[in-house]
Order: sequence, then C-alpha cells, then structure tokens
Amino acid sequence: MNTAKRDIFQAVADPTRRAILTLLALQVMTPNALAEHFNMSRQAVSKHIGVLAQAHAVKLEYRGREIHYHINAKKMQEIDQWMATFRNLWDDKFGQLDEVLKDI
Amino acid sequence: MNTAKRDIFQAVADPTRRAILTLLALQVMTPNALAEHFNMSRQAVSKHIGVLAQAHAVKLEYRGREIHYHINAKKMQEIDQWMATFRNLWDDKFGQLDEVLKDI
DNA sequence: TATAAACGCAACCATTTGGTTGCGCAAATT
DNA sequence: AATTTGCGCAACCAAATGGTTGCGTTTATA
Repeated sequence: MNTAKRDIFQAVADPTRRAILTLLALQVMTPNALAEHFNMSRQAVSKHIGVLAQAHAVKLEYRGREIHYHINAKKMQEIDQWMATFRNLWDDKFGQLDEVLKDI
Repeated sequence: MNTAKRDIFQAVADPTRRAILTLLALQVMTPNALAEHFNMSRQAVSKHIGVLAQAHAVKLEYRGREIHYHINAKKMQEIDQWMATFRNLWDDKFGQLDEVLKDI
C-alpha cells in the first residue's frame, strides 16, 4: 500500500488519468477492465491508477485477487472548491462582455 | 510569442501556478509583481507564467516594457465543465451516506 | 546620454514523469 | 496438482519538468 501524498491536481493533469476517472464515474472497474480502454500496456494503466490512489481520487475494494476501483467523489470536490475563486469571475466577465457587445 | 499548445489541467497541476492564478483572479499583475509573492527566482515565476500563457489560462496586455497578465476565466471554465461528470456523483453519494447514517 | 528596470531566451542540472518489458506472488480455474 | 489469471514491483529509457544563473533587448527614468 503506497502512502505517498499526491496532489489531486497533479493526479488529473494527465489525460489518461482523467479518462480513467471518467470511466470510474460511470461504474466500478478492475485494473484489467480499465486497461482494455487504452492503447498502452496494462502496466502503464496500472501506474496511472497508482497515481490516482496516491491522490485518494479512487478507493480500493479488494475481492480475492481482483481490485475494484471506485471514484472518490469527495476528493474530486477539492478541485471544485478551488474553482470557486474563478466561478464568479466568468459570470462577471461574461456579463461585462455582454455589456460591451450591447454598445456596438 | 509561444504558440505551443498546453493543457489547462497540466497548467494548474503545479501549486505555484495555482497560486499565480489565484492572485490574478484578484487583480491584473505584472511578472515582477507576481514574483514578489514567491520564494524562487523571478525567472522561475516567469517560466510558470509562460506555461499558463501556453494553456491560454492568462491573457497578456503589453504596456511599454511591462506586461499585464489577466486571468482568462473562460479557459478556467473548461475544468468546471469536466467536473460536471463528478458533480452529480458527490451529491448522490453524499445522499447515500445520509441514507445509511439515518438507518443507524 | 547614461543608467536602471522589465522580462524573456538559453543553457544547465537534478528530479519527475510516462511508457515498456520482465518477473513474481496470490487467487481462481481447470 | 497444474495451469491460468490478476496485478503490482522493479529496472530501464526518453522526455518533460522546475528550478538556477547569465545574458541581451527594449522601455523608462535620471
């Protein structure tokens, strides 16, 4: 079990890992099932899953020799919380744009 | 002017760049003004700004020898759009948790 | 005109990343 | 019991990253 801390933002920085998270948002999956969706070695996918696990973006459920990976929605929420800083900006800035366009 | 494409998720993967974006959400700033907030060389901060520019997370406004960096809220919205996949999950999963706790 | 300030380019370096292949162990299947 | 399956560990490699220092060009100031 790896206990190294990993940043959730670093975890989602890679497109492969984002795709993994998107798949897990739909259903619980095993490493081999996930690997079938990518054109890279099973080990490469396993490495990405490892990064997601370190960031606590996924939760593991061991069933014999199989591991079922679940999305950890709570962890994903940290991204949403950071985004709060900008949310009011695009609302406001789009409002400003509308204002400018109205004057043309 | 760099035109290399850069992923917005890769841009925010680094804590220094997230801090830069948070500062720019508050006010327009120049590279030197931004550099004052960090314990690293001015050039290191400039490099980070370069990554953000490549990802179109910031917009540049040249004023003589100074560059004023603005947040590009529209680009930040891409992160929010990807997050939509998970938003209903934590609402739903928290709801399930409430359901379980209610039975205790 | 001389000097200072703003700030990116380039080279360098250590570390990290993202992929591959080979291997080994435990669980499941035959 | 033998074989297969699931899947992580380790080593390797090329590329990318994140920091530093030195330098040069353009703009602003004295």
